[in-house]
Amino acid sequence: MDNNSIFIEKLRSSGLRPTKQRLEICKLLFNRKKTFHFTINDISKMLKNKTYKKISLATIYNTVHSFKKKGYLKEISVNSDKSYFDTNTSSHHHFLDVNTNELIDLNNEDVDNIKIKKNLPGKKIKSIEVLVKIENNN
Amino acid sequence: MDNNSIFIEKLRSSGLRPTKQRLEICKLLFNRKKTFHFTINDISKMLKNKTYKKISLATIYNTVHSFKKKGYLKEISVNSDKSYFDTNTSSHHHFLDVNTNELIDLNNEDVDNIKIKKNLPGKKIKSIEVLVKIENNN
DNA sequence: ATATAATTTATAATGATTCTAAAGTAGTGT
DNA sequence: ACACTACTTTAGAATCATTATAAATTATAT
Ligand SMILES: [Mn+2]
Ligand SMILES: [Mn+2]
Ligand SMILES: [Zn+2]
Ligand SMILES: [Zn+2]
Repeated sequence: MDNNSIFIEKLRSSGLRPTKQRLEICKLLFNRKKTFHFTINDISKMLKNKTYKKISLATIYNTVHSFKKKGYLKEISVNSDKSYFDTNTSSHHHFLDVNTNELIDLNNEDVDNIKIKKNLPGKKIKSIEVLVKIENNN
Repeated sequence: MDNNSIFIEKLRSSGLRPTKQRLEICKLLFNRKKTFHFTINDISKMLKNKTYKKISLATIYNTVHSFKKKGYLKEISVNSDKSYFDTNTSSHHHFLDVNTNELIDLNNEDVDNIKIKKNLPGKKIKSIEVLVKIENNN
């Protein structure tokens, strides 16, 4: 139930000091059975409830960005007004429910492997992201 | 060379009055051999040069949004700070050059047809968008 | 314990987008 | 041509997510 020392080690090994704030955010993001998708606003609200001492919004932004840089989070492309992040850092695709604005993982076996038959000189492929927009029937 | 009357008819038939501003924007967007991708800021700058009388930024936003609603433009998902629009309204996918922030069309023959093997009850697929991020070699 | 660099924080700044409400214009009918 | 009305444009304000700033705090090494 208490992965605290694991998080401390994880942070240290990334060159990040294990501060109270980062540990709180680690627990919120990574202490779960399933990965999930979130916006900064989402976790800001969650942290307001969970933690007895307020974590500043700037720190949440800073932390999420460092976690992304270290590869512990991915940012998902959904052309929205806000950024979406994903604790599932494996290569995978998404449904976007346009009625609820919810992101849902597509496992790799749910999508055919994608071959791109065009390539541009001097450029290489960095990532391939599929976004399947879904909506309510009728 | 002068598609003005065509644009006037196109606008009228969509229930949009053919104003000077909308016609200028039509000419800029649709009077070309190839389709293209743009941000509001892009065409705002272009219009500053092209037109002798300034078109207000609010009008550019209004017009681009009505054109999108009428189906003359598509909005592309690139998780960015700005929205990208596309005068190519056919179903197609994109390269995103992360070094230049440029969007490049992938023709449908450049990407295998994508089958989604998962479906959610009560939901139907609205669109499938593939974004291939590319970057400079080395 | 001290020194140093990293981190957090409140707050301001930025930038894209949307809103507002007043002024201007296009289409319609006279 | 004139007047009426609804639509459109416009400048500027407001909003909202995000980033920057710079001072206070904290973690770590010595
Ligand atoms: Mn949008
Ligand atoms: Mn981003
Ligand atoms: Zn995911
Ligand atoms: Zn395109």
